[in-house]
Amino acid sequence: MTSATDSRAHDAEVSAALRARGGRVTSQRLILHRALRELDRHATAEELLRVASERLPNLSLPTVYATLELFEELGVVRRVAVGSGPVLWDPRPEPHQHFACRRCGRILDLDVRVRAGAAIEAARAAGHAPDGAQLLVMGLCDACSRDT
Amino acid sequence: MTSATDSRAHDAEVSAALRARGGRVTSQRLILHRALRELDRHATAEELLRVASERLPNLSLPTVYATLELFEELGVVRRVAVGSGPVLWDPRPEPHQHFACRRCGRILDLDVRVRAGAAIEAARAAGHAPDGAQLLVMGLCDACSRDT
DNA sequence: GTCGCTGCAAAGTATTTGCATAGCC
DNA sequence: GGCTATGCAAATACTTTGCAGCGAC
Repeated sequence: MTSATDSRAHDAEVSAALRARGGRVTSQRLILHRALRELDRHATAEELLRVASERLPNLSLPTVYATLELFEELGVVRRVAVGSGPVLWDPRPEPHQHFACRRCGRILDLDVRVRAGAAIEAARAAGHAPDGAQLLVMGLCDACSRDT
Repeated sequence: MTSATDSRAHDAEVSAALRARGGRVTSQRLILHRALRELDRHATAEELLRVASERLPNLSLPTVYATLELFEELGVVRRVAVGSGPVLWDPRPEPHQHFACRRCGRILDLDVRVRAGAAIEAARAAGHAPDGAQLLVMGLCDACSRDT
């Protein structure tokens, strides 16, 4: 559960991160950040617009996209692309991976850590500067595999 | 290098897979399969259309999409989604992972195996029927990290 | 001959861009 | 006050759908 105290503490956190980047602290950004934290699950840009619009009615989709990209850079959200349907934005801070159902398209969390060290090391050895990794497991979900 | 003999052998392979699925063996499918194998790297649907069109001028984009999806089901290609830009289709049969540059958007191969067993096991434990997994490492590529 | 596959055109969805204004620092 | 961020509208990029005709089996 997210309390008002938590919100304020997290506001301060993002604000600091934004300023450190030379960015500005706007109500759009703070409200999107809260919406993301309170949802606590991957959401599309449209979903976030809907939720955040309740608090800031004129919020626009381009702003949502721009803000999400900024947050990604700040490490506040992770972009999760599946290949069918829109990109998802995941605010969960704990390391976890995703499962994508090939039939119904649902994306589900897998609460498991994966040793991606070898892959990150390989990237570094190839001269790149990796800053994150994510695993996507695919197949049929619980429900879809039952009514094949 | 791909010889004419290889092509014929691989044609037979896909043909068998297609028939086993109850699908038909069409020139579009065979030519797309060859184009994929000969490229031997991830390509977009448009790129494949361009390459394959040289041999089959009336080939259409909807057919390319449909065929790639079919091939994915047959295990001939892997869908690689990055979240910016179009989906890539990867024909490389050897297990490998990908690196995506956040700045220039390039997707590069990492020739490394990852132990995804734990994640696949977690998916199965949650009741799903996983059939594959892929790791995406992100960051700045070789070139982009140099001219920051 | 049947039924799945294809091509064409069109629609649909997701995301980005251009530009004038608002508002943080 | 300067310069970034926003909102609006429009454009673009990618992918899917509908349907009539062709061709594999």
